[in-house]
Amino acid sequence: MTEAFELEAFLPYRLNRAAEFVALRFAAQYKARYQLTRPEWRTLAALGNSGRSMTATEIGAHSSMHKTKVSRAVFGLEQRRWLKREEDGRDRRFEHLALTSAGQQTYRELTALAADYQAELLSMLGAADMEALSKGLFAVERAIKNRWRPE
Amino acid sequence: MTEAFELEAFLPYRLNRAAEFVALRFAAQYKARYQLTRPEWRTLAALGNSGRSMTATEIGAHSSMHKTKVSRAVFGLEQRRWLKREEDGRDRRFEHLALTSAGQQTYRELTALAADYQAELLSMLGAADMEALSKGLFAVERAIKNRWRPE
DNA sequence: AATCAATAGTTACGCTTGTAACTAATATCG
DNA sequence: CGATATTAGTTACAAGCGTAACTATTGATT
Repeated sequence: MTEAFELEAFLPYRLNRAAEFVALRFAAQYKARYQLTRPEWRTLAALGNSGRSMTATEIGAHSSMHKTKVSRAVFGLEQRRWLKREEDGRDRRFEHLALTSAGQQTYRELTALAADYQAELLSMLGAADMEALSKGLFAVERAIKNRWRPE
Repeated sequence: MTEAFELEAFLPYRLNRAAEFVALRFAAQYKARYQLTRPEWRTLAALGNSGRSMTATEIGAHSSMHKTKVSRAVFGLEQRRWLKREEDGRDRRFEHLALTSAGQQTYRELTALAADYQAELLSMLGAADMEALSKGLFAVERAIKNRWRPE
């Protein structure tokens, strides 16, 4: 017996739609209030979260962004004086990127908003379903670790 | 006590990364083997799944795509002779879109690949985690129904 | 009937994106 | 040491995208 294909049950479609919806309201915040693009917000988050300086390649690996995205995001953050570059003395191909104090301040404000939003999502989905979603995502993340090949 | 913000635990980030990963291998198939874009594949799937003719607006609502995306996807599928248009006699603003037999054939081939891929994902994640993921996604879908406002 | 509003779908425009080519620096290996 | 390969990061280009403006048609209001 052949089941009819149901787009509504197809995991790539379901995951993509959920991701778009969940990203929407938070993206509105960092776009409207801080004029940040998504790659810029991710770069800020990666740097702020690590608490140290990172190279562009490290940022890309940590947040799974393509290097051209990282390059443009770094440029944007640098223009706003939220990030500064320092070249590596031993190997001048590397640039060590770090948040300025203004950048750290923005990071703290945005992570506070992010925490609020996470709480809002929790109450929107309910604790049990949020648990289930998180468990399922861990499984996907495990699969990514086993198979993911960047570019 | 203030928790440090963890990007790795932030739901929008986790969902987005999972969605990208899961979409990747299947997208490679319809792109390489059928030269389809993602909006084209989704349009094909919506029409094939419904088994009837639909208007562009219906396709957009069903697969949550913007009308310009649908318009371009319809044009692409029409060029490949996988879809034909028929104007509504009573209200000439409407176009009734339906797959040609060649389009239906492509749809059957692609849905067979999709079913294989879904099975592969199931074995990759394991039944229990797939269940959990699905449960969590249902919760998000419920939230979308309550809040989603297209454009 | 005439005007104005609403709807289906397309197109023009500017912005973002990824691919591939590029520069610059370092590593490797004969 | 010199040629080649590799790596970090940037840039040029073309394709994809959403917003907004547009055409065409129908509905609503007076």
